[in-house]
Amino acid sequence: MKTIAVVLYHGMRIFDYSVIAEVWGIDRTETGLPSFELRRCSAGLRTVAGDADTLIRASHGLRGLAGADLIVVPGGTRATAPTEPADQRLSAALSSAHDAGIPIAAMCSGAFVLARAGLLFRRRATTHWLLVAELKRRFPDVRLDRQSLFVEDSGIWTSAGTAAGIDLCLHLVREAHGAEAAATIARRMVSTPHRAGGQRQYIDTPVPGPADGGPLIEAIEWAREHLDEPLTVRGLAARARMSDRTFARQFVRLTGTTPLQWLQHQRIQLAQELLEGTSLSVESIARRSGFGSASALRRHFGRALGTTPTQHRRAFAIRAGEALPR
DNA sequence: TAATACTACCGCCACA
DNA sequence: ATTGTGGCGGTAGTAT
Repeated sequence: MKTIAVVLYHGMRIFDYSVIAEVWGIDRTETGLPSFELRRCSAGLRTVAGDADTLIRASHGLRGLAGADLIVVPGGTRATAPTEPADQRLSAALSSAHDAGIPIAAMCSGAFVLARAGLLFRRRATTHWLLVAELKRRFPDVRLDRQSLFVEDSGIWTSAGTAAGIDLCLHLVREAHGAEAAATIARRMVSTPHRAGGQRQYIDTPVPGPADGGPLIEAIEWAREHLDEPLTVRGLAARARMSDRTFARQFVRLTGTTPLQWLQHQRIQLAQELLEGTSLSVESIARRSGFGSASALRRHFGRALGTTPTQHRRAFAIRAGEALPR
């Protein structure tokens, strides 16, 4: 494994990209590690916008995927979004790479990118635990494995969350170059020692909750699918069969935010997807994303993203393969 | 923009 | 003894 191709796409998580860059993008030959070429491949875009206001410069187009020894797909805030035009070329490139026998690994929500390419069809796979329900709904033929940090099937790897993505990358290094190489990188990353994929998530994964989905996770998954309805924290607590107080506490422990903040974030994200992927009016997007009115949407949008819905749409509803503005 | 009425959050505490 | 629960009330935040 010497040439690694990372797939860049709009909305990708910069954290995941950083992990990949940390593992394969740094020359560590002086510590006895093999040298890697890290190709940053995107669908015709020279520069791709990640989350947190970042831009990553591509080094290759999708042709860079061919001939790689490994392809890695980071997760992304909008990995779960409805198909974008640029996707089809990405899907095609990924499946021909797979046909050519190149292993492909997806971190967290990157699994959705693979699923859209048809690569998870009837295969064992996993994804971020919060998105498992959605993956199952959208791609019922995927054979979900809720218990593993990461899963491999026919050369396709998927991982269960942010931390699990790191484990997956290290595992791939370990497979190709041995435990010592993986340990060296892990040490340099100040990461935890290697965790095997088959481990149940709740044994030692710090963030995610029980893999079999407690009532809290069910409530969260339910909320994600009913964002268009008026939701209250109290209502969600009832759904989780807990008192308000306990629900709020567990929620913070599990997600790192409070229920309302999380809810608003989910709604903003949904509105973003709809603005980018559809031509619905702002008013109806507001309703579908659970902001009762366009003005409420605008207010939240402004506060969360510093723009208006219409501006956002103009900036991001990009045509296939066009460079991003600025 | 202001007033209001409502909701969420969180520390505290008693209890299991 | 430690850990989780859930009720209460003040304050901060949200909705219209």
